[in-house]
Amino acid sequence: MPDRRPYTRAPEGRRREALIAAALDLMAEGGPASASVRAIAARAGVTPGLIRHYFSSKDDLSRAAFGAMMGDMTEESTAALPADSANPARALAAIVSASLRPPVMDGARVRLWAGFLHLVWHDPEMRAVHEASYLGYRNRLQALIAALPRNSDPATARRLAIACNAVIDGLWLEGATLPDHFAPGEVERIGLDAVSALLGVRLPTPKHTAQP
Amino acid sequence: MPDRRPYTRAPEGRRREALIAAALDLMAEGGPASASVRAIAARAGVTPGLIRHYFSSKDDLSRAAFGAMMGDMTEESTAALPADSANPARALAAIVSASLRPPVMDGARVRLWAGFLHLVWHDPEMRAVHEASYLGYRNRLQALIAALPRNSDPATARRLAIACNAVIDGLWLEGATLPDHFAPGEVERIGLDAVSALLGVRLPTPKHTAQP
DNA sequence: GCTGTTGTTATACAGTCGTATAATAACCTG
DNA sequence: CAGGTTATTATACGACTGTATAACAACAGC
Repeated sequence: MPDRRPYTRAPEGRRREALIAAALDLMAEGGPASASVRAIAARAGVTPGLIRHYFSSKDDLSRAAFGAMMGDMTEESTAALPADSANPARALAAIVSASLRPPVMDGARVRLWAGFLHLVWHDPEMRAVHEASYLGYRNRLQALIAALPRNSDPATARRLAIACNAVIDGLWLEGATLPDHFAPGEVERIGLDAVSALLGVRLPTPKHTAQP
Repeated sequence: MPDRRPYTRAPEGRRREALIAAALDLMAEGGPASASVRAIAARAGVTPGLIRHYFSSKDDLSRAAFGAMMGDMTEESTAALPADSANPARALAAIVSASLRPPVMDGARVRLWAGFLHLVWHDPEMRAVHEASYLGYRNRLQALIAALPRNSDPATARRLAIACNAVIDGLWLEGATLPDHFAPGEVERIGLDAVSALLGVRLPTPKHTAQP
């Protein structure tokens, strides 16, 4: 039987990234059930067997994909941080704003995240990544809150950070899951106002980089 | 081949309920992947073929199960409402409190809910149930907020309801997903304080029915 | 240009999935 | 106690799942 499928070797860990991206794409579109080994390979433009050359099992690929997703999210939600970290109110506003706009606040993202929840629960490694990511975000909030003019002890800063984190998460969830029920920019506006009310500090309105 | 499995006919729609409960149990424990037709039937104590006697397809069963879960949640989060609806602050506090304690705030519940998210997105019927449930909860909050002493126009009441809903949802999510990171009762306390801060009204602390 | 390494394809396997259909027996009605 | 309904069991089917293993070919080093 002639005609074996032609191929070219991928450079570096490019193939790994492609496989991870394909897995995340499929999972975001159709849930965990859609991200079968064969579907992932097809989306990445390779044959199924190759997956097990880069990952010891499908769970291993899932772990890597989850880590990549969490990394993307923390990066995207803090990328717009202003250089001057001396102004905590501005930094807080930037984080809130970035967290409540695309690409972070996005329906496919939320569904992707939700699809991982069970795997995260059962897999200690993914669980550690999840906890670290949550605490990292919350601690960043807490540090900025503690740096605000109104002096607050660590215990209150912690409680306020939890509350701010919660309102951001909740708006992220609802704004992404039910986009038709909010006017454009409304979720972001409500988020900034809510955090302002929780902290008793008026957060400035951050300006976006390119909004046509 | 003798020995056919003995059985008794179930009364009413009891078998339907049992199948739905089995599906929810399995899904809460191991995610959507664990809730196969065969596993559901086994958990409900029947053989797989019976499922298609009560439901036209597995999707149909999933729809019914989702509806049941959402019904349970709205019921549980508003069951503790005090009879005197004349005191909106007390009613708000009761809703917040009930939403941030078991059985509503529970890890298995959140994972169950998350597991449905993809199905909800792709199935119009489930989507309608989801939206109705969300809006029902939010509108209940908005009505209570509008009834507070401080008179507020509908637009602000809407924004405040969205923010309160978000902080409750966020705390529900985090308290259930990462229970080890919160002291007992802490999430509930933070939720009451946060809603109080958002609304500018001091909510009373509801007393629970049996806390040893 | 030849050779060795290994990234990649191909094929096979046992298991599970949702669904369809037919046989059976539990219960209701008379 | 007999007869009819239908809830329930049993079995079969094709498609798909993750994994394992062997054959192959693209590229690097000499």
